[in-house]
Amino acid sequence: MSTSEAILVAARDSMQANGFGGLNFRDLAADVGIKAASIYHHFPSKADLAAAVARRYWEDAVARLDDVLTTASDPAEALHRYPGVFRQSLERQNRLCLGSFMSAEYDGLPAAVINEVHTFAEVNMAWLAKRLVDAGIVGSAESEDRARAIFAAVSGAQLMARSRSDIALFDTLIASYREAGLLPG
Amino acid sequence: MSTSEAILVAARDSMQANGFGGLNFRDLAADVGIKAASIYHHFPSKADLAAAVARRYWEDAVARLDDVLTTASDPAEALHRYPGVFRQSLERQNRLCLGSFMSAEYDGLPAAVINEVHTFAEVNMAWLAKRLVDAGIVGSAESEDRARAIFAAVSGAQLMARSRSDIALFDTLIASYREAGLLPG
DNA sequence: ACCTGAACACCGTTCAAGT
DNA sequence: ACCTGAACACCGTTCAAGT
Repeated sequence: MSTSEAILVAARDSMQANGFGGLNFRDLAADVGIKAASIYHHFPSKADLAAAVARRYWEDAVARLDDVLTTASDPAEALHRYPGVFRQSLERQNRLCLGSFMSAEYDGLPAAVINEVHTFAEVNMAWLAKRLVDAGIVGSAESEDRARAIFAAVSGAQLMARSRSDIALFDTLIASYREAGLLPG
Repeated sequence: MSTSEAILVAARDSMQANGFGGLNFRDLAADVGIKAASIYHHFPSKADLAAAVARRYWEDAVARLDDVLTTASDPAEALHRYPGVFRQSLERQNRLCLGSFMSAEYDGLPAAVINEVHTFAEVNMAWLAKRLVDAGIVGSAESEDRARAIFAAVSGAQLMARSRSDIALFDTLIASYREAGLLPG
């Protein structure tokens, strides 16, 4: 793995735990095995690094959601597995979705970073909307609204589970969403 | 207003916009009209100040929810007005719920602060559970699960609306929760 | 009791200097 | 091309000194 790749991965992990503000160049450099000043040879600023991390994050999300779709037997099963993507972040040392952390940090974020965060949300909602229609859960007229609602609610469930360091709470919340009718049974 | 009070208010406003990590003692002091070192006369550390802010935050939430209950004509109307409490944060310069920001910042927060954040969540969920039972939406056996789900989902809606600086999106999300059956019509 | 300037070790960032 | 030490202005925090 190249040094640039190693920086991207280590920065993503740190930002899912500590946010953009909490990302520390000296610690990040130590993780990668270089000095803080050397990071600037690969990324011109913290803002550029964060934007690159956020872009890679939604690119990976696209691949991950593609994988869920192709390995599921039908759209309903793909939908059912959607919350599992958020669960996996919690499984990795209780990390938060990068999009959620950066949404919280909205005020202090460079515009380029916010753009990538928006793309991440759009990628998720477009995938959900298609699955909702294909599975016959809602008509195409309502699919966007419902997709948005599911994305926001699952993000909220992950945030709450993180605050208690309790993956079982995440599962309980998803089950409640299903019982209440927000997610298909 | 005493200097301690002014510090608490200014610190809360900053933390709802920038988080615990983003709270800056020199700027905070300037807001209040003193120097950074003087803050330590009122609060022994940043952790203590944050814990005091978080405690005050849930105490205010109790008062706010009490007010919603007593001014509502019945439990169903009180429930219907619940998302409005989160909406008001967005109305104040797109600020996030302090509990949500601190949930994101979980890894870097002092334990005393996390305790107050948990109390904030419990206060909200207990209020919701009682209103859900009183309004006859769910039985007391399911009221806790549903209250948790509503709290998490409304938090997620606020987070997403903040990331777009779009209060209308918050309203759309709440409407979708109602249509889907998570929130009573 | 309340406030302050100066100092500390730490941050992101720059830059001249190295290989 | 890639890395580094030293420096900069900034952070939370301390403390001796002021009123």
